[in-house]
Amino acid sequence: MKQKELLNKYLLENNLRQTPERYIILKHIYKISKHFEIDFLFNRINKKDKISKATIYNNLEVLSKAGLIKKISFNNNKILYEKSLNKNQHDHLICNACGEIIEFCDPRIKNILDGVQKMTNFQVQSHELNIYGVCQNKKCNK
Amino acid sequence: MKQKELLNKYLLENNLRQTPERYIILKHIYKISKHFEIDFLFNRINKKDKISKATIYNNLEVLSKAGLIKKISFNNNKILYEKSLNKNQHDHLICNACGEIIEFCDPRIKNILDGVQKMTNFQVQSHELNIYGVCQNKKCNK
DNA sequence: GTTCTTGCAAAGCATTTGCAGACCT
DNA sequence: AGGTCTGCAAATGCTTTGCAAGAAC
Repeated sequence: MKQKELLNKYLLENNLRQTPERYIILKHIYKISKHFEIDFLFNRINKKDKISKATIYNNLEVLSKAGLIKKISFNNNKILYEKSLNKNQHDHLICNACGEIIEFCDPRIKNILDGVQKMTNFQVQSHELNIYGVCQNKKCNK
Repeated sequence: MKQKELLNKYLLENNLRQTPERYIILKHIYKISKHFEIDFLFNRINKKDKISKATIYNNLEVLSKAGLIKKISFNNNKILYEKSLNKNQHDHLICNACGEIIEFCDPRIKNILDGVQKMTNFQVQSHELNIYGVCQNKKCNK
């Protein structure tokens, strides 16, 4: 369980405490295969364990800083999270018809990021590329 | 004033009314050179004219559908708008230190969009690419 | 023992909604 | 005249905050 070790390391280095809640939240997140909303995570956790929303909000912040999860924001005001460990760099296609979110990889995005850094002296740390359109689902192509 | 004609056209085609508020809002937006928050627009408008926030919210939606403005959403939960007429296709660099938002163009993004469409049968309609990092400002590079 | 964390309830903030009156067409 | 739009205030929904009790160190 590499993510647990990483959380441990981050907590130690930052003088944060190893509370059971933090590990429970991390465990649940790493069981979810896709992007998730906070409410979805909250409900999942509270089927078995009991953790308040305030604590979940607090710790999503911690996990985010630790590099264990990533926040994704979309034009429709939805905010999602996803685990970020052992994930390939990827971006998202969002279907305007059905709302489906599809991951995709394109190595050329790397070239653009490198180009930006060279041309503008802007030190790139992260990025998000969201592509909106209509997916290949039949329902969406009427 | 091309934007006014376009709004006119859109309103007629969609059986929406040509209220003074709609033209006032549009006029103010097209005086703003950068991205803006709703509150900024609200305050600007209400120095001279009087338009309620509800009406502004309603009509940002209308203008957005008419293709006259574009909504941009960032990881920090901020939502900005910008006028979209006569603007080159561009994306955004966001400085994590000072919050500055810089526009940039890279023609290669087009290749990625085309590639997505060919590879996945996803019909691309729009996109947003946000690059986060540290800008070249001295204050941000201590 | 000290400090951080949790959890509850309350507060905050941006956006949406309901509705009466006003205004386009 | 008839339906739409505006503006106010209230409602909503998501997130943050304050604080007392509990837990980690």
